[in-house]
Amino acid sequence: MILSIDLNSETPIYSQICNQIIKAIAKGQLKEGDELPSVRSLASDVGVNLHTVNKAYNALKADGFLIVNRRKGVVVNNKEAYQSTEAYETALHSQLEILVIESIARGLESSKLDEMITRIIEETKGGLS
Amino acid sequence: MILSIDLNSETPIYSQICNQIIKAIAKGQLKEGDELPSVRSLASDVGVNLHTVNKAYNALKADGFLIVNRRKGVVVNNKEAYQSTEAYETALHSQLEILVIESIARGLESSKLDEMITRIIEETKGGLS
Amino acid sequence: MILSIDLNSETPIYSQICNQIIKAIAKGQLKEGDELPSVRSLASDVGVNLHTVNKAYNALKADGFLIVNRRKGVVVNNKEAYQSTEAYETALHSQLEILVIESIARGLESSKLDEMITRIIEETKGGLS
Amino acid sequence: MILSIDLNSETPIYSQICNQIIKAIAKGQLKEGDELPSVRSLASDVGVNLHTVNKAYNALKADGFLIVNRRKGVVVNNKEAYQSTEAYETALHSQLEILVIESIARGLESSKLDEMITRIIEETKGGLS
DNA sequence: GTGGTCTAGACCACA
DNA sequence: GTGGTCTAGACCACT
Repeated sequence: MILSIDLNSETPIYSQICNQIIKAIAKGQLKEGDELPSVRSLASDVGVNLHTVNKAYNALKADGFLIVNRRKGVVVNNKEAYQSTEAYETALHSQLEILVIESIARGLESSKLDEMITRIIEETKGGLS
Repeated sequence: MILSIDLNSETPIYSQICNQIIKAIAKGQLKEGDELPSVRSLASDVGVNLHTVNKAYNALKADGFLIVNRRKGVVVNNKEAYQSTEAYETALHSQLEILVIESIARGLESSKLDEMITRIIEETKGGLS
Repeated sequence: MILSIDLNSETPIYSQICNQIIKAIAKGQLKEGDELPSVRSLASDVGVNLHTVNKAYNALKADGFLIVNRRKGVVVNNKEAYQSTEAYETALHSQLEILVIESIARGLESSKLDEMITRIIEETKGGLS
Repeated sequence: MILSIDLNSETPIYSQICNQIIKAIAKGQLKEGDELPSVRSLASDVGVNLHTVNKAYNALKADGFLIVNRRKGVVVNNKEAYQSTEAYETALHSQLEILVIESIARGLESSKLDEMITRIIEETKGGLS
């Protein structure tokens, strides 16, 4: 479980941790029941405070991605728990809207946008990156 | 120039203002040389602080969307000024990546994602909304 | 907004804060759009750290009871946001089950249990306490 | 004596063990003088640590449900030992209060609450589950 | 002023 | 050892 964190990014560290764990789940590198490193060990690995890792884990628990197993510690939840819901899709839509509309305003060809997304999907599902 | 601001959104007000102005540009409702309302009038129209509108205008100037015209005040810049650049596309890519990867992790069919984006493009270019 | 907190209780302080705010909502003392004290002022009023209050507010936000308004600070959300859901009712059921079953084991008459609940409802809805 | 433990629950394992033993007593499956499995055998049956079972048994002894018999080991106590007391009812009341008040705040009809409790009582006393 | 984030150090319940 | 809670002090973005 190696995470690359950019301490100078505008994106909060805890969000970066969330995103990378979600990425690992999307790629299938983390599957149901897989154990995650303890908050303490991940915090020392990444070089941040344990509370920052804790916040990330809590956010992922709230989203259904993770769950605390009393024996194994923090583990990946079953898929049903974080399956796409209508509420999620609404939120996704409004976030996509902002990005897509700006790309249109800046004259980006929609083919290039499609290509971008296709590549992201391939790199994730294909496990190329 | 009617802007709808959601004070309950987690998106900062100044960002919401930016996004809506960019949306108007994307839709062709605002074109090169078009004047924007003064900071004061827009602030009172929308019901927010002067500083907030100011911050939005400054961000849009930094992005090349707006420019100060000595006579007309703040106007929409020429298209070349905010044309898609490599730096922009890199930033767009990394933001899209986060959204797309989470959608994959949550098991959203990529067809649904495509459909979502296509609809956003249509609604923006077609001016249906 | 006066909260009575028992620092020696087993119930975490942040939970006590949550419960009392929920109680105020149930009693109608707090209604949609009503502003809550800032984390800092409530923390100093109650005599706890501001992070403890923050955690309570965050939990209530996650549950839909509260929402951050960029002008008014933390306010009570609209009722729809925290309306009873199936997931909530399932959780409520399993918590009730534990309490009720123990009361049966201890030979408490079910009439006494009913009476207890009826009184709680009256005291809450009637605003007697 | 079959106990089902959910390691993913937020309820501590030892509490889950307590609750299930209390449930068995409530249902009449365990009566005064009935022997409970030894700490060792129960621990290996359920697949948890000795200390965990020990903690559960100790908690139940403190509550009067169990008692150590020199010959038979841990047995169910006589009913009087764990009969409902005023202290218990006060504790029960405050726990019920939290649940009931939240259900009111979330707009759950009190009829539904009654129904829920009635069903729990029937399932326990009727021995249907 | 607000809430959001991060760090640091501490104690406790649980297993 | 784990995660959960609390405290304390700091900086930042937003309004």
